[in-house]
Amino acid sequence: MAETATHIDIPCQRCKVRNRAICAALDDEQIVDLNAISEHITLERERTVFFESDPADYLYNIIDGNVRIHKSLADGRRQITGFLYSGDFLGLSVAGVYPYSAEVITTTTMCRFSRKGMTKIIERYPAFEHNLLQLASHELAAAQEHVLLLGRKTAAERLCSFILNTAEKQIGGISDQRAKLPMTRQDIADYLGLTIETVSRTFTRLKKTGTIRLPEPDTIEIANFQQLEDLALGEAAA
Amino acid sequence: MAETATHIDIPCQRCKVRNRAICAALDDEQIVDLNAISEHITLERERTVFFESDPADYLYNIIDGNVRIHKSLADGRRQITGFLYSGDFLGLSVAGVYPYSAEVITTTTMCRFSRKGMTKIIERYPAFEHNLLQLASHELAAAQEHVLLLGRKTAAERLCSFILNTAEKQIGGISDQRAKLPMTRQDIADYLGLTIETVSRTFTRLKKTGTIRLPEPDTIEIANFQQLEDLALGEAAA
DNA sequence: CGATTGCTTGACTGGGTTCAAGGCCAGTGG
DNA sequence: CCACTGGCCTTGAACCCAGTCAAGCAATCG
Repeated sequence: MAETATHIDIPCQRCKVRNRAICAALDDEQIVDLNAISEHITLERERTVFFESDPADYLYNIIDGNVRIHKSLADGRRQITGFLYSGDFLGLSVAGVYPYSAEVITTTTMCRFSRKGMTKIIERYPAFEHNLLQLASHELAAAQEHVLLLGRKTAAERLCSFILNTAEKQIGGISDQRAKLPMTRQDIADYLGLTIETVSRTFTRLKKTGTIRLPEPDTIEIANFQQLEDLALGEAAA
Repeated sequence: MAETATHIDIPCQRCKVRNRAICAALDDEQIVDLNAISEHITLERERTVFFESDPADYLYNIIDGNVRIHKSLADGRRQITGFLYSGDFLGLSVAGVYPYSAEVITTTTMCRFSRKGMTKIIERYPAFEHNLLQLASHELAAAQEHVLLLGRKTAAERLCSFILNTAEKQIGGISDQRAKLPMTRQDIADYLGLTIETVSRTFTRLKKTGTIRLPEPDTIEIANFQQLEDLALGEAAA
């Protein structure tokens, strides 16, 4: 077999998130170019990927692990705007800087692209930018859903929405009625605009009403999917 | 003078938002193509532009007027996710449908492009998609700022942030220390995740502390910019 | 095995909501 | 010209959901 470019070992081609990440926009030949500007990095738990208002020199794809992104007020109040899982993309910027901080929750391996290199890739393969737009639109819709949650849902509705979203994002989807919570109660509280105590109490109430089970603090089992969904959508019987 | 394409009357070329809207991505020659797929529409106050989950057949640019976008829960609770002003863009979709509803607040004239036509423009001028991505990133950052506001700010901080943002978006910017409020108190409440009564009471309190003036219910004057900004950023003296 | 960290639970508080009037103003019609 | 109406905003009083303050518990770690 001739030793053409596509037969040389290209790490990207056997990447475990190859088909779920933005790289899916490129075929095996095109991805050689992407491979050339990418590198893997691994960060330990609680390490910062970047800070809000840092120059946005890199884009990231999460290969394995979990990342949280947040914004803060001067006095320390924190609002987590998202939790990212393997396959997720990170690093959209505005005016050349990141609009939020990012930290890894568990030890996380990411694929990192330089923005400069990315610009060249985009010039060559417009499909890549098209994918980025799709992705940004999707994130925008998710952020607006988050706005609805924070602006108009009760504590129980917020937590149920969170459980559903988290389960959907896990490998295997929502089908196995089970979700791991890689983040702490404080993280959940800061995502849902609540306090740690309210999160804990609401978990307890959902257990008592038979909506969920919590075999361990970081493992949720959905006991009554219909009830959970009705609550999440604000359609529970008054 | 020869009658080349650029000298024929192209409405887009004399559009008042020509340089502030996404059309700015195209030069005078390229915009001829955009002109071919665009049309103006005018809607009276309180009319719906589109509903959440409608097929996203059109993209819009606001020429003159004001639009609000929102999401709702089954029982009628409403969360406004944004107010749009002239020059603003509207219509990013996910999976072919709009992720929110849009209504005009005041009589509004918009420029409308068909999505199909847009796809062709993008193929010809990749700069257009690049601009859409910039725009989506910008909206995403704004949505995350909104998430911070709803999740972690007090009523007074929310209202101050809103006043600042609104003033900045008005023609002339924040410099004249004055802003028109085209929306009702109910709209403001549904944007800030509060009730109409809390909005009203908070306006009164801000008046009493000399932060703002309200010569008319729909006209705000910034009396103490520093105080307003400190409050908006959550940096006010405890 | 004490110390630390993370989670839960209880008692009390308070900011914002709910419920209820009342005021203001533009539009309408007698 | 003024009474009436309805929409919108403001104000007051009572209430309640989530926050605050304070223990206590369970698992992990040095």
